[in-house]
Amino acid sequence: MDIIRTIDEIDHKILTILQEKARIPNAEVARQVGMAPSAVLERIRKLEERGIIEGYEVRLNPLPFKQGLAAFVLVEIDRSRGNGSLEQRLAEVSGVQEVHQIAGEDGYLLKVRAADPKALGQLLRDQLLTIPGVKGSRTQVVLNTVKETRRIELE
Amino acid sequence: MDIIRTIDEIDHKILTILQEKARIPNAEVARQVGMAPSAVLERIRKLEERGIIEGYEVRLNPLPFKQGLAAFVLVEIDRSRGNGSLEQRLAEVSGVQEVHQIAGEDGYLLKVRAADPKALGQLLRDQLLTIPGVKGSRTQVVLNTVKETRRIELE
DNA sequence: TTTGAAACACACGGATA
DNA sequence: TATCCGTGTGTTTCAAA
Repeated sequence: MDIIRTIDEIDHKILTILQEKARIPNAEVARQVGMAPSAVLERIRKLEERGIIEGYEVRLNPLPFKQGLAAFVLVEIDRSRGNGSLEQRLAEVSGVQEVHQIAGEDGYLLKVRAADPKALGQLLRDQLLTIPGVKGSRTQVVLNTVKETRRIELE
Repeated sequence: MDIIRTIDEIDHKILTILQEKARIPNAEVARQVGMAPSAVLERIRKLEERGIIEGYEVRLNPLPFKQGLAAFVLVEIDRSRGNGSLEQRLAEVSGVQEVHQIAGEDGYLLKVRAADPKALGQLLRDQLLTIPGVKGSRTQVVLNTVKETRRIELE
């Protein structure tokens, strides 16, 4: 299944508009690209089918939900053991937003959210370090987030 | 301006639905929470006004756009110099999706996307390390992303 | 691409508490 | 004062022509 195929200029334009503001009405997109709404709708559908558009997300302020503290946690694992469902277990820990396997270390880099340092500490101690196969961790706490987007440059 | 105030059970339900699939029609949300569409619309508006909903994003597959490689870059900065616009300049580098000031090091943690290791190397050498005030960097390349979401648990 | 019917968005007003 | 609902008007969706 080749996802790539041709992303032509019009698709490009549509995606640029959607990256700007995902909840814009289809007719408005059509106006901006100078096409009929139905044609644009069909293109968006196909972009979804082809896996180029993976979904639409609401961006919530983490503060009201007591998730204001972010941290990056490097989890060192014990390769000698059968890893098995380790990745899955890391991903399931509450507050874990991202799990990346990284090069150069036997481990994973996690992006985690918690209420405050104390809650983060508990999370690490009680939920992460208790997972079989986890040897240890190193945590970098975020003091301030300057930029946080998932926007990509459409080359 | 207190953002928090009361997030009641219905708000909670609405946000859960929107986190699942942000592009669902308002009328459908109304059906699921068992309220009139106009009332639901008003609630969503207020959640936006209160800054609880920050926006809506499309999630794109980075591969078709040659941004398949992700990396986390720890940028060490020289505190002795006037920092000035350093944060801004880091945020503006192409491929940089996130910029976090972190505790325990004089530096920033960046999430970066590039086409491949070569492109990442060029980015670091030509765009990041040339910024005044940047002393050095340590890069962790992502081999595989197990989980990547910005969803938060609504307590 | 156009078109038309059904579904939807959204502002307004009234009811409720 | 705040939140609810119903209605009316204009818009959007979506599939068939």
